[in-house]
Amino acid sequence: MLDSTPSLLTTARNKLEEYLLKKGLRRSSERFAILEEVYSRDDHFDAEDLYQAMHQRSFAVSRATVYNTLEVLVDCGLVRKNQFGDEDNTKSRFEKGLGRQQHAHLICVNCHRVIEFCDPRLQLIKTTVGHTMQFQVESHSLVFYGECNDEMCVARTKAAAANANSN
Amino acid sequence: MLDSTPSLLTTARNKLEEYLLKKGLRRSSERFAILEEVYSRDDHFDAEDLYQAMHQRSFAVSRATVYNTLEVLVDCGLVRKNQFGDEDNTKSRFEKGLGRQQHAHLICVNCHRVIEFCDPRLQLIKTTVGHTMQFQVESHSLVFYGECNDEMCVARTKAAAANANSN
DNA sequence: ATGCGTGCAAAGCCTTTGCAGTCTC
DNA sequence: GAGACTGCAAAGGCTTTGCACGCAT
Repeated sequence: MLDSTPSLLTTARNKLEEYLLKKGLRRSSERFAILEEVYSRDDHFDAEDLYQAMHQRSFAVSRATVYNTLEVLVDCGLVRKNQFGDEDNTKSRFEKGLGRQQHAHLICVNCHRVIEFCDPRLQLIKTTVGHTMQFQVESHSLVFYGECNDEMCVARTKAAAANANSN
Repeated sequence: MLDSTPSLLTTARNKLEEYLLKKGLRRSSERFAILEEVYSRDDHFDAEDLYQAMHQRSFAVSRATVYNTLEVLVDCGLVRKNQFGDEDNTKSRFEKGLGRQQHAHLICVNCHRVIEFCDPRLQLIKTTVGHTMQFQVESHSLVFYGECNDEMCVARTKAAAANANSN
């Protein structure tokens, strides 16, 4: 692949630079290092995951900085913040915000696997509702909870159910 | 109105009774009192709201009992638990689960107002996705975030924005 | 040089848990 | 009477905050 198309990370870095400049915020090395880590991942990670990853990457930052930077990145659209109410009430999970179309999530209530999907009808609903309710819709969060068909997950769940029945 | 149609509360009480019996749980007065409070409200309340309301109702229960009972009520479908990721990460908000069709929420990012709406297309998406992804979808959570058009909210937001610009 | 950003640890908030006493079954 | 449920307070997990130091501007 030629370099004529800038990588996602490069685009993100430029966008962050622009945002910091516009807001009069400082371009600290921590902010760019964290951005890099975020854009090297393809999963839905929480703040602690990111904190640990930065330490393994031998760019140790404090948790405070992780939280602070994530807020900046969310604010400029480079990171998306999700509140999945499945396993853990309190924990937020993040994902990169560039280079992916709007999507929704499917979460297995047993193994907590997260699957992404897109459906154009969601956009239609958004438009209709905004219009009907006189509401400026800016973003959405659609999550379906259910049971996935992964072999190991199903097996484990069946075993657990059998256990529960014996009570 | 005649009593031939049992009230929502009565229906809920019966359902709870049935559930407790089936599960071999005890029919404590706290559980029924909390159910009554829940079904007297039409809003999206959190655990603390409920705790306070019970004390004003002079049926004082502990927070532990509030949380315990809410879990029971969620489990038997008499209460719905929402994780709105707007104002506060950690707080769950609850609403009664009977006598209302499946719906989604619209949340104002400024005043945190919660509006409910229904759209049949959501059901279609659910069906399609479940089929495509081989996933047994059990429940959903759809939230749109945006700005509502309430007069006071708009005024307050404009004032806040003006303040921010002067920085 | 100014003062924002970072790191550390402590505090905060919502929620869960442990233990003793109480009430349902 | 047995043990599940409640109340209280303490602990727990994630996140935010206060303060001192360091770095970008």
